[in-house]
Amino acid sequence: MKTRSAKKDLILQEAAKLFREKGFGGTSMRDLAEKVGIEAASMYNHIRSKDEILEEICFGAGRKYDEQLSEIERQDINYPRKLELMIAFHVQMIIEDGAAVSVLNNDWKFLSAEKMTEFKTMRNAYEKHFAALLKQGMEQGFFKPMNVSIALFTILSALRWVELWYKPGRNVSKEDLAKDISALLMNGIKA
Amino acid sequence: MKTRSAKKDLILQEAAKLFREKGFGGTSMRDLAEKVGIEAASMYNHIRSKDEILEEICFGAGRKYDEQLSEIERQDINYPRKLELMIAFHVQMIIEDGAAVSVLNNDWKFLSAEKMTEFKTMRNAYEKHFAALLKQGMEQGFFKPMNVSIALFTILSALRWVELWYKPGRNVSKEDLAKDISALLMNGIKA
DNA sequence: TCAACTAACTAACGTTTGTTAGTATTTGTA
DNA sequence: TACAAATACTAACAAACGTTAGTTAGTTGA
Repeated sequence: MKTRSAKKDLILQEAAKLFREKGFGGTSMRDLAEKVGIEAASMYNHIRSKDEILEEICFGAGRKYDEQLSEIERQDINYPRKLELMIAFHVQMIIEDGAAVSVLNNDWKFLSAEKMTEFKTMRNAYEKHFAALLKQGMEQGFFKPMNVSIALFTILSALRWVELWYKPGRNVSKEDLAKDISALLMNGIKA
Repeated sequence: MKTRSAKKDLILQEAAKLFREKGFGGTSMRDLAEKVGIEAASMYNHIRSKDEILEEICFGAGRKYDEQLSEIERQDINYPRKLELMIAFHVQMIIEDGAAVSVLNNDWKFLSAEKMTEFKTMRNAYEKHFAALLKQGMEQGFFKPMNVSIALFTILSALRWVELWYKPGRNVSKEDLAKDISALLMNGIKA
């Protein structure tokens, strides 16, 4: 299996942008082809189907999250630091590849039945690992004891809206953004 | 203007459920008609268009948020308490009318150009009022001084994923859910 | 009792959809 | 330079889309 062609990468990239903007169902192959600069039919020299585009975007981005979580799990640092790194990574993903993250978050439900099962398995595994990180942090006294699921989803969802909110050109650097979100989640808002 | 017919309410309710499940573009009028129990064409005796359905769901739910925020602004209680009430209200909305909340959050981008402008205006006003609540809480020393926008969106987004995650029948009551989310956002996770 | 209204139906419309077939053109290599 | 492969094109497909037209049965009010 050779390296993926540049044209296919372009198709996936433009597709992610359009899916974010208009949704998977709201984006036609002709819309997409126009952005890519070729005819709709010509895209089928590079991709198998519209479904395949969605799959590659979802699983491509998903894999990046998995890899980073594994990497951080492996490191010999304390749990608050691990959580900070994960938060910073989520922010970075959104800033560097926000369109793909948006598709991952919003359009996975249009995956075919079997791919959707596969996707959910991947996502469940990710959440389980992330939850374990919180749980161990609690057990070692770094975090307050609380419902792990609620803590997990409160954190993940707080990170999610960065994608809806962040616009390049706002007067907030990604470092400040990650720092303030970390601060609020770690220390709360109460003075 | 008389009261809205029961059939129209049924259409809106079933539409919200389908839009949540398959998206606005992914839901056909024939899908919807089947859930309602009549033919697609018959629905046009009750609604003007598919777009109108989306509008009524988005603005209907939006109005509820506006009203509750105004109500809480009016009350003579301190800012941490106001924030707690808003958090509890968001949780309640999701539990009581999760489908409409999902449409409000995810499908507003399929509104017609003019309705979308109107929607954004409504949403901006809501966010501005909510932000003012946080800002005043900071100025009075109840909350830590921090970037108000980031605090606002961290909180709103943390609440948003409740809709994606909450399933009736999980062993978490809506009171516990609101309490734990409040606790994490107000006091942080760090021990 | 009859006219008006409501709400359902069937049939069909013009578009748009994802995709395929068949063909031309460009590109890389011997 | 010539052959082969990759990649583009045009044309068309069947299916699904939102919506309209025309009609029919049942209900309501005068």
